[in-house]
Amino acid sequence: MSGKELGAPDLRPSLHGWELSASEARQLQGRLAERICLTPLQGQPETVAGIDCGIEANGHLRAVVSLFDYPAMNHVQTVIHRQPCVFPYVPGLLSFREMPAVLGAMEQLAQKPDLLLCDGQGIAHPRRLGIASHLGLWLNRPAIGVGKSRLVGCHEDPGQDKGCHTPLMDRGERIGTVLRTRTGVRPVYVSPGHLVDHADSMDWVLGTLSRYRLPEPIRAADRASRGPIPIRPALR
DNA sequence: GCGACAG
DNA sequence: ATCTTGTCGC
Repeated sequence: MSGKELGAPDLRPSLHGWELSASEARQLQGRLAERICLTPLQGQPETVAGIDCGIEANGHLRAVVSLFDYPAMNHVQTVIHRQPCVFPYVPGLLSFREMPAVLGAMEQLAQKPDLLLCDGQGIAHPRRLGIASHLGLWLNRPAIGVGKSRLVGCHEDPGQDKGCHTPLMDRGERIGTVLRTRTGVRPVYVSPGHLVDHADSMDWVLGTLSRYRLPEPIRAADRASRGPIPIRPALR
């Protein structure tokens, strides 16, 4: 995947890059959110990627993309990109902290994944632009947000059995699905990011689960994001 | 002013 | 996100 196809000029946070204030970031989110498309998933994905970020003790972000094929769900490759983090963690502005590193990891892939599963929210966000939405819009790829906890919205508790779900609502509109991915464990917060709808988002999360709470691609990315600093392949 | 608040 | 031991349950 060449670097030049990334970062469409009109999506760049500023002319200079990702240096912007919190209020500027919120304004930008409002404009980008208008461009999010909630549609049934088009075509059959042949590759599904899990995306996650970890923070190292030295203050570096470690972004991981774990690629799987579909429907076999065999692991294809995992890429890791580290860089200093510049933007602080502010609830609602997560993408401005993590996306630069994620894009760095994404450039190591030969091909853009057909479907992105992100650790965090999609449109289940105060301004409807969680990290899954922001990333899906930037890469022009279907993206689904899978949050381990709630950012915004109200919901009933889904039943205790795997597969039970309830709608996540905010300001009178549906923004996601509270989904029990495993019997007896805390539900996850599934929301479309871009180029996918509520029903397909839930189906793809259920369809990429193994026996754990999170979809396998996200688990793989999560493990790599917290593991020891990977040893570079030996030269020669 | 107070409480909530992805990772 | 990260710090951390034992413990409860399938």
